Amino acid sequence: MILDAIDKKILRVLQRQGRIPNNELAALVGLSPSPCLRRVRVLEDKGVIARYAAILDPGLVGMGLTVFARVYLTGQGEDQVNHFIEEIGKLSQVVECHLMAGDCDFLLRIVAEDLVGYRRFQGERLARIKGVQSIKTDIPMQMVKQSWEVPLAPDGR
Amino acid sequence: MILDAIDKKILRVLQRQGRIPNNELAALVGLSPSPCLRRVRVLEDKGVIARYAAILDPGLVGMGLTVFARVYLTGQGEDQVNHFIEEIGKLSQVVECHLMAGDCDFLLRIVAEDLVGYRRFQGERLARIKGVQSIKTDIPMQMVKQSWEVPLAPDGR
DNA sequence: GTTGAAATTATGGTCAA
DNA sequence: TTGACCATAATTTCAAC
Repeated sequence: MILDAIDKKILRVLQRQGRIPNNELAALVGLSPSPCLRRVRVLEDKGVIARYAAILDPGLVGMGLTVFARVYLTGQGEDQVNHFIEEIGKLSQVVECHLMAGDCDFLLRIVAEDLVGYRRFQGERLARIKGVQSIKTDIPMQMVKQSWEVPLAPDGR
Repeated sequence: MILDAIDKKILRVLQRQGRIPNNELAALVGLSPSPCLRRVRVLEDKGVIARYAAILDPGLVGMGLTVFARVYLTGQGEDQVNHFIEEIGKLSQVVECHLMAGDCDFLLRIVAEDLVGYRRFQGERLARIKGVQSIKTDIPMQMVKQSWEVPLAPDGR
C-alpha cells in the first residue's frame, strides 16, 4: 500500500474530522469532490481506514477514570493465556489489552466510573478470571495527552 | 447530563459506526430521523460526543508498533513537570501521556514504525527532553484487544 | 415524535489531460 | 492513470403539525 501526499492529507483530516462532508474534504486537500471520494473509498476498501467512530467524553458519560493494570498469571501455558484472552474479550471496561514481552504477562487499560467502581471491577471480574495470580494497578493522576491519531510521515514511505 | 436509554443506544452505535446515515441510525434505535438527529445534535453540543474520527490501521500506514514507556524525571517540581508536558505535546508519536501517581512519573503510549524507529525516537527525542532521568520501555508481543469505545452502563446513571 | 418538502451532499458516468 | 464536470440519487435539515 503506497500512500501519496494527497492520501496522507486526506487521512490527516479524516482522523480529526471523521464526518467532514466530502466537498469540504476535497477543498482542503485541493481536489474536486469526485476524485477525492474515490480516494477515500480506496482507503476504506484497502482497510487503511478501518472504520469511523464517534469519540465520547468519558467524564460526561460517567466513566471518567482510566487505570492501567498489570496482570500476572500463575503460568504462561498456551491454554492459560488463551483462556485469559477470551475472558478479557467479554469485559467492555477493558479497553485495551496487550500480551507483554517483559515483566508482567498482560497490560490492561481499563475505564471505570471512579475508584470505587474500579475496585469492584477488579475484585468481581478481573481477579476472578482463572489463572490470575496477581494484579498491580497504576493510577494516573492526570491525563496529559490523549490522541487517537496515528502519526503519518510527511512524505512517501 | 442525563442520558436515557435511547441516547445510550445512539452513542453505542455511533462509537462503532461514526458515519452511519441518520436514517439508518434512527431505524436502529427505534426513532424516526428527525428526533434522532435532534438528539445527536444535543449530544454533540453538550460535548458528550467530542468529535468524529476515522480509525486507521496502524500497520497499513507503516506505524505498526505500539510501545509503552515509563519516564522518570530528575525531580517532580512544577516547572520540570510542565516542561516535560509541553515537550510531549509536540511529539505526534506520543499518542497518550499520563502523569502517574505511583512508581514512575509518566506513562506514555508511543506509536512507531518498528523497533528500529522506536529506538531512534527514544534516543533522539524522548531522552533529550530536559529533566528526563531514565526511561523504561515495555514492549507488547501481541495486541490482544483494542477498543476506542467508552463502556456505557445499560441503564440510567 | 411525525410528516413532508427544500437544501445540501454523495455518487457514478463521461470526457479530457 | 488521475482529475474535472455534470446529472441523478440519497441524505440531511427544517418547517409545520
